[in-house]
Amino acid sequence: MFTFESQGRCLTVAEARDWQQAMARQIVCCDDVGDVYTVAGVDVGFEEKGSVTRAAVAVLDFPTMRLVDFAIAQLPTCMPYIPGLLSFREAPAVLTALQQLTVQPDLLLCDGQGRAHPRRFGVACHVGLLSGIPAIGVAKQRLCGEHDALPVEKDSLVALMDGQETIGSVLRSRTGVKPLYVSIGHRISLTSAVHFVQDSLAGYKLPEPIRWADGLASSRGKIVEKASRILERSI
DNA sequence: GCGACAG
DNA sequence: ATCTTGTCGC
Repeated sequence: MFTFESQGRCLTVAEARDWQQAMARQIVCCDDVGDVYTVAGVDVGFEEKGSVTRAAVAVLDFPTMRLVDFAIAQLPTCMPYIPGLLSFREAPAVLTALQQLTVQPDLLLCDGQGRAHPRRFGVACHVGLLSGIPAIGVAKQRLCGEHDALPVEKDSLVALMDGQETIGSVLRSRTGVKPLYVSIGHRISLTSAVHFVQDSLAGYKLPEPIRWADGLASSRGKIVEKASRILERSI
């Protein structure tokens, strides 16, 4: 029986799944967003052969998509990747990074599923509920659900279904590239979620906030330096 | 039993 | 996710 540390307590995989099912009932799936002046991208990377979890949050002005703040948190990795339990592995570092921010984001775009999850509680729901901030899940790959064929043109959109239930939207953010799997995280409707994702695109497959978070989470190159220079310039 | 399986 | 250079195409 595999167990892991979460919120100062040891959980078994079965207990973690039960917790997700219970927490999913607290997710607000209608719009409770207010005016959005800042949107943050959230992503996680791993260092030291996976022993260190590195979360990055990049806050951008909306809708100009200018970087206005960012934070990086490195914590020891608490558990391996288990499909469906990704958030237990990533949320601690993400929540830590969120607390380090100077500029509080009005909306979160999380790299991963939100409601499009077997128990309707992907990482975007987990982070959104525990932080209290409206959140959207933006995944590059499907975890569950089925959908009709999607036209190759940009802005094509089809529903992601699990039986008769709509759990998300499949959006072609760029012509000819693999689509994005958009689903609600917390305090937002699916329709608004898709609109915010589209309004955060800047010609690339991924929304700008997530592109920034991706770079900052993977610690590659001189992205942190570049981000730092942009921030001091805007002071 | 077999196939699927976010990051 | 991560290990990694060049390369084909819009």
